[in-house]
Amino acid sequence: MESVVDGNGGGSRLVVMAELSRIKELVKQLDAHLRDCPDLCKHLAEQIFTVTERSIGMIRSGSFDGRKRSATRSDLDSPPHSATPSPLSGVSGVPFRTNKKRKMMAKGNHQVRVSSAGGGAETLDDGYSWRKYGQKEILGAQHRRGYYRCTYRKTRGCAATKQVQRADEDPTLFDVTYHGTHTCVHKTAAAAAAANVQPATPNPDARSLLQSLSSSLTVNTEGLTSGPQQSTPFSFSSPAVSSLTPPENCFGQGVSFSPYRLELSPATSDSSYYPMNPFEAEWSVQSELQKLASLLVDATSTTAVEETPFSLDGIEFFDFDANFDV
DNA sequence: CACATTTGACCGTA
DNA sequence: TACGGTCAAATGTG
Repeated sequence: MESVVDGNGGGSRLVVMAELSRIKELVKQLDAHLRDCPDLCKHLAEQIFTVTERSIGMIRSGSFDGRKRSATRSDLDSPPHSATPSPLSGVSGVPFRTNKKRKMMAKGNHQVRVSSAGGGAETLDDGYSWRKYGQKEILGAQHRRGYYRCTYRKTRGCAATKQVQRADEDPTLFDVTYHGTHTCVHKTAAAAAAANVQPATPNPDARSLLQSLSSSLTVNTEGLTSGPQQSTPFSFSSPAVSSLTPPENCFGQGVSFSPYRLELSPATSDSSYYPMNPFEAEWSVQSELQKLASLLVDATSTTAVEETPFSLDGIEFFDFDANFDV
């Protein structure tokens, strides 16, 4: 399955730790400059994004903790149905197995299993606007796979796509594979910035986010040093960040947020099922950092404080496609 | 009219 | 060459 096999787990661990330390350092810098230099903050936030992606790429490559994170049969044969508490719909961070033969997951694409009570996959809302461009019968699968791309592909050049396929074993579940990054989101923010809105005012909430992240990183960097662990080799104490309600709508019009609920903290959902597998750990890291970075980028480039508080749940929590070669 | 979906054809890859 | 992914014309919807 995963083609990347690496006998260099220890070295990679060090590299990941170094990367995380760098993220932490960047966060500190960002915090320090938050008040007086929005441009620098934006730049730093982007750096955090980049470094985060790199780190995640290393983890994803399987070299990080020596465990092969193979989404093997066991992951699929007993999908965590019980771990989808949301009455509307739910997202499980547990990877599913597709009957992919080709390059699936080759570049850090991300899969989630979504449960949808009632509605069809087409009605699921993950916070983005998708346009269907095809569907296919898939060999060995009972249901057709739908192909979607971002609505803003043309207008904003957003390359994000996803594939949605109803699970064989449970028609209320959908396996969703995301490819690529939603560039439309940040372009919107950038556009807002370019549209000359006032210079950013200090944002106490962003500040507390930074501090939360910084402390989380401290904890987890320490966790990394203690070698391959059975449990949580790499987990965030999510409450710090995920419980925060961002002060403003970071995304421009055209992006709606969503009934999806990402189960960031496995411990609160079904920890007996998956104590903490590398996938979930990595998603925690990624989603937390990406949320933060998104907030920061926008907080430093927009200022109009909207009343609409948006839900963190809708922010991209899946992998980016890019730059996993380290 | 603008935009979304459907659907068969086409194409690249393994 | 089969399969999975994408294209694009036809069709649907508001």
